[in-house]
Amino acid sequence: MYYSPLMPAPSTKDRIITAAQELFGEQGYPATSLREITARADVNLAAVNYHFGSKENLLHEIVRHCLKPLNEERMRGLDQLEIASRESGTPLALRDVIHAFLEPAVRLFSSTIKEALPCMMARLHHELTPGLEDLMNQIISPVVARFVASVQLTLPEHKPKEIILRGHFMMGSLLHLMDTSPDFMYKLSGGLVDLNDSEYLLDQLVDFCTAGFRNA
Amino acid sequence: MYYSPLMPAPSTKDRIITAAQELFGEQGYPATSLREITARADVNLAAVNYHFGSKENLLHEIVRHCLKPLNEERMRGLDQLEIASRESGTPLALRDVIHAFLEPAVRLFSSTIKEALPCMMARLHHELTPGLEDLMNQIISPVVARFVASVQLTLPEHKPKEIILRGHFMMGSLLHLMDTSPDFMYKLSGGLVDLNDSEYLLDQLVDFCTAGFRNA
DNA sequence: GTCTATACTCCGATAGAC
DNA sequence: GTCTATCGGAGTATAGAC
Repeated sequence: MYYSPLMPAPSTKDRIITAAQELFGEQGYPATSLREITARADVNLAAVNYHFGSKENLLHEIVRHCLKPLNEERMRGLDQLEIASRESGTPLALRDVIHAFLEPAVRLFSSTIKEALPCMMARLHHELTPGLEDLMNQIISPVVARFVASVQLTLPEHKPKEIILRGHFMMGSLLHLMDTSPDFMYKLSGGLVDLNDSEYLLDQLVDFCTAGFRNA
Repeated sequence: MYYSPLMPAPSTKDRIITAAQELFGEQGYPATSLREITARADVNLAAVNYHFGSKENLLHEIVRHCLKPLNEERMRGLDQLEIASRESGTPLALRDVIHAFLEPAVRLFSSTIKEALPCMMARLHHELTPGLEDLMNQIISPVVARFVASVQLTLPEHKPKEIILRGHFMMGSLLHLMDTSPDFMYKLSGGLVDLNDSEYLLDQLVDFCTAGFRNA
């Protein structure tokens, strides 16, 4: 790798973020030490506390940084669906709405950084310290509201309460999927289910959730 | 509390298990220190390593101890459903099968020890060290196999692969539900969804999953 | 067999020199 | 901004008391 004025060498802060992202994803947040992170990033131990204040604050910054583009893409997808529906005069399809919510996450899950980022995000939902809980709520709330509104358009007779709860079920399925190692699923299914086949997974998950939303 | 020959005072080992169960549920496994556990159990710090070998081994023992009765109850429920179906000549109903799998877990979730045990079990799925992964696989494999077989009876045209994957989705929804604090859901839903209403939750979850299984 | 006291290593965090 | 030194607390191991 060569660096230039156009492609500068990563700063200390960026190197820390990159290393932490990888290690949190591989081992989880609590099991990863600052000494591992700073060793991989080739920076001094104290640099983390200087740039981020604490280990937990480093995590928060990474979460914000990762979830923002994902949720923006979800928003764009839902916008486009509603625009296309209005222009063509065809009603919004429930399956498309659910696909627009799940597809960006599953694609991220199956990307080259699979080992790190998405697993980390899935685990975060289950390592919620009080501070993280507020952060997640703040990040996810607008997307959930936007998603629920779109689903409501396709299921006008459903109560908002039911749609929100089913959205929570859907999120659970997605997170559990992202947090399960292919090896574990291989053993559990006797070799039948391959978690690396993300196209199939997305298709099945969208089917499952669409049917689940419809029946209420 | 009075102790007698019939109701002996809890042993050191039992006091450790009780204290650890509570604390793991309240704070999660990694955030709980052995010093907290031994202080609450009023035993010496070294007693944990003497009786269990390590902190992780203590966790494994607790997991085994908690999941065994839950899974046995699931097995009994599925057995009874199949017996009743055979005796009455009515075909097995998919919704009943799913209910038999989910109900014991949701009931445990809503019991008095809600603050501790079920949250801990849900979190465990996302704090999988290699050793824990093997243990979980060993514990839930027979129940999954039993459940998949029952579902297959009600949906003979579905591929086993699809049933297993949908079972995984269902498990994700259940675990996410058990691991979400009522406060978090209250904020996220604008006060609409109350996670303390476990009867409603079970009903909705069973509906969601039944519809999801059927459509494949 | 049980339990205790204690020590060892590693962790996150911080103060202060440069 | 960066580095060294150091702190209190974590999990663990073990020698020895009962």
